[in-house]
Amino acid sequence: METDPTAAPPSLLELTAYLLSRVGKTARGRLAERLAADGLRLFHLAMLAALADFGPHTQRDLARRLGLDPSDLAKAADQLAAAGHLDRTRDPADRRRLTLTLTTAGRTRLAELTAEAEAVQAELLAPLDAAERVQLHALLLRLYGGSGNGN
Amino acid sequence: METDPTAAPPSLLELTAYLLSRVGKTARGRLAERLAADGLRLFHLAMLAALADFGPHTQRDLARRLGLDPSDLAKAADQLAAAGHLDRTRDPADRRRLTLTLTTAGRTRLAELTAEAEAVQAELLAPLDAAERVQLHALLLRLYGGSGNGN
DNA sequence: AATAATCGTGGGTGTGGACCCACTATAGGG
DNA sequence: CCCTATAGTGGGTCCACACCCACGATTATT
Repeated sequence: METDPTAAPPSLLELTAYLLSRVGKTARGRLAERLAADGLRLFHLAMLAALADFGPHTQRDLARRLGLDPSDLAKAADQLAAAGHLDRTRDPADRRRLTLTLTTAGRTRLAELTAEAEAVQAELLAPLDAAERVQLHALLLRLYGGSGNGN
Repeated sequence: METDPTAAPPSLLELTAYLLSRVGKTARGRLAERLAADGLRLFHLAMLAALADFGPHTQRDLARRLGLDPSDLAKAADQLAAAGHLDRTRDPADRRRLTLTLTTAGRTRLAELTAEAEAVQAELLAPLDAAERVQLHALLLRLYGGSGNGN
């Protein structure tokens, strides 16, 4: 095993930043892979979650909250609306605005997706026991809050 | 602050997998950004590190170790060789093979890049104290080893 | 020798992400 | 009213990343 030809350079593994980027990438990959089976992407999940947590948004507001381009969000909203996960209603007070509202179906779907995400997470965090998972989560939350949370 | 229109959905932040992907992404981004200033990418750093840690490799071996496509690695080796960071010598025993060897200049460069990476890391980990950083590093290392390390 | 396998390499492809511009419809200020 | 600003949207661009194929050079096999 000293001569494992696929071992990564130890000097890189000493860099926490490298590990973060590496582990984060596989996490992202596994999540995306799972969602792709349903024809969805990560931001679809994020949109549903945001609507569930904060209630209806105009497209612009939702784009701002999630740090997405309004144009891209519009396309994603298209798909979610087509799938019946959300309603798009023209705001009568300002007819330029479209208000996105989660449907009951969307709420159900969100629950399913969250369950799938948790399944993926269980695989990823398999090497850790319950206490360590809590620890990791807390540390990551601090890092998330510490920089660029608004994006 | 209850009504911060840019706050992320709490239900997502409860998912460690999501946090991992999010934090990992900014880590990757910051590292890449820093390296880009030198006209390099993450895998350039990985190549230099691997050569420093394990000594000379043929291109094929290095590609296997880093999980890169041989063709892509060849292109990257081009640039590193052009910059004088490594030597490409034809193996006299098997003239198909090119052996990549770190030059002294390459070793120096690697030290510089590592220092830059550590600077980035210091920013990223700013919210954590020394003990927490050690903790985080250990947890990530377990996760890294736990799945897909060979990639 | 002749044939098969291997290394490096050039030149692709496909995908995803982030971004951006022009345009319509609508609203609001003077 | 006219002019400016804003919401949404369609249609792009650009870049990174991963992958893959074909080919020349070389080596191994028989």
